[in-house]
Amino acid sequence: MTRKNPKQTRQRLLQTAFQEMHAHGFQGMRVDEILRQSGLQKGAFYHHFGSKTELGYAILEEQIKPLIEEVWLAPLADINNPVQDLPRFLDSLGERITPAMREHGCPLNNLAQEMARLDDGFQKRIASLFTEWVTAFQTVLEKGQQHGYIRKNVDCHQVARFLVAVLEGCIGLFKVEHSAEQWQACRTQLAVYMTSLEPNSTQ
Amino acid sequence: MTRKNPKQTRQRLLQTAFQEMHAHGFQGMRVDEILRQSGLQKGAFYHHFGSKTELGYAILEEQIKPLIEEVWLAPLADINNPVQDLPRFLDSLGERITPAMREHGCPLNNLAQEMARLDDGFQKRIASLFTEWVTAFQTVLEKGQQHGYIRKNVDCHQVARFLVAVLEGCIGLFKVEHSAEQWQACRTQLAVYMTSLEPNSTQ
DNA sequence: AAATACAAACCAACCAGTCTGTTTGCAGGA
DNA sequence: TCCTGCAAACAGACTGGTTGGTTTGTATTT
Repeated sequence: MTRKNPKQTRQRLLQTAFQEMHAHGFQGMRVDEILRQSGLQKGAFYHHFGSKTELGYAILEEQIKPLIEEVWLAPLADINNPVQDLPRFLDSLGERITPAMREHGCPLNNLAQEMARLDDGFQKRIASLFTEWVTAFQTVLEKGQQHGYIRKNVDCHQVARFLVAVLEGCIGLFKVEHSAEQWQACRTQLAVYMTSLEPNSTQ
Repeated sequence: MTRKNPKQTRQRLLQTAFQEMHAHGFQGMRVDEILRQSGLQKGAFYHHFGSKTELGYAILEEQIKPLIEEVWLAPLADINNPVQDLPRFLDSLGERITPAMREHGCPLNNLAQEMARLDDGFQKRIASLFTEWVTAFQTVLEKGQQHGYIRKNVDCHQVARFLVAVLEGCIGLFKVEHSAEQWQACRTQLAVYMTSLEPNSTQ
């Protein structure tokens, strides 16, 4: 007999929904399809989530946010020399990336571009997540600056914002055209940019 | 008496649909809403377009493509020194930008991120448009290289790909957080990157 | 016993697309 | 120039499937 396990049920719904949203976008994601894939019924769904929109918020907070923290924030905290290690980190990321991410790109940016201007609840949560990400970059850059890897006159907050934009842009273009050439261009030119932040660079 | 004017009718449908798609995405765009706004009926719509998807293709080819050519490709062709003029062009673009673009970002990238992996017809048309854009950048960069504004060992095709990615990334982040700070960060750091391509730069 | 955690039938609104009929534009003949 | 036939250009009612959400009932847990 299958025992009732609310936490597991909720988690199953969340994970299935995350995959569906990642693939089809929030508007393209269908509640019925989530139920079909997870083998559950409407009763289970609307017991755990008030609406499709609230499910979206939950995906953002309980699936995407931990993912960002695991894939980006945690590794960033271990970096000493951003100029050298950031491009290198991109390489390792390109190798470790899951098929779903290769195929559908960054789930945060996808949701951001689709829903940020349509729903204020999404907007605030997304902006908050991006801020976390920018801050993580800023911290690494400032640490690198203190160690002399980066010029003193570099605005680390500005560079951090730029880096997040660049990464999302690169992932986005790679999603359109799955060519190694596209990823290589972004990886190499990002290294070029990072080098230009070094003290011995002419600025 | 309102005379029949098929070309004007089609154009009206296309323009209204473009605005709706820009605001709500392709999946969020409603045929009924387009008809309501344009004051037309189903008969008119399905006389001019075979389906919603074909309308999407038409928007891409007859609205977005000319827009890209007008806003990006044409001005790029007039640039002599990319290192100086590209950041400057971004400034003027930030001033001349329409409210709709401010609000909803780049219509090409929006459509790309939403539909490229869901529909092959979109995928091919979008990839083709991005290629045009990359090529335009590449041409400018190579011209600048011949005039000595850019180092000889710079891979212009790679830089062009990177620039398109960066721009889409910057526009995308600005769409999420409408702050002057965000746009300034992208504009300034792009100038930093461009400078690093100059001959006197240490690479 | 009471609250929680579901199953499953049900519903109303929505939405892309169809169908039928009507009006308009226009080419060609008298 | 005027009439006529016909195709193009619509209007508008209709449809069938979809979709988010509700409701009622039941099993499980505490």
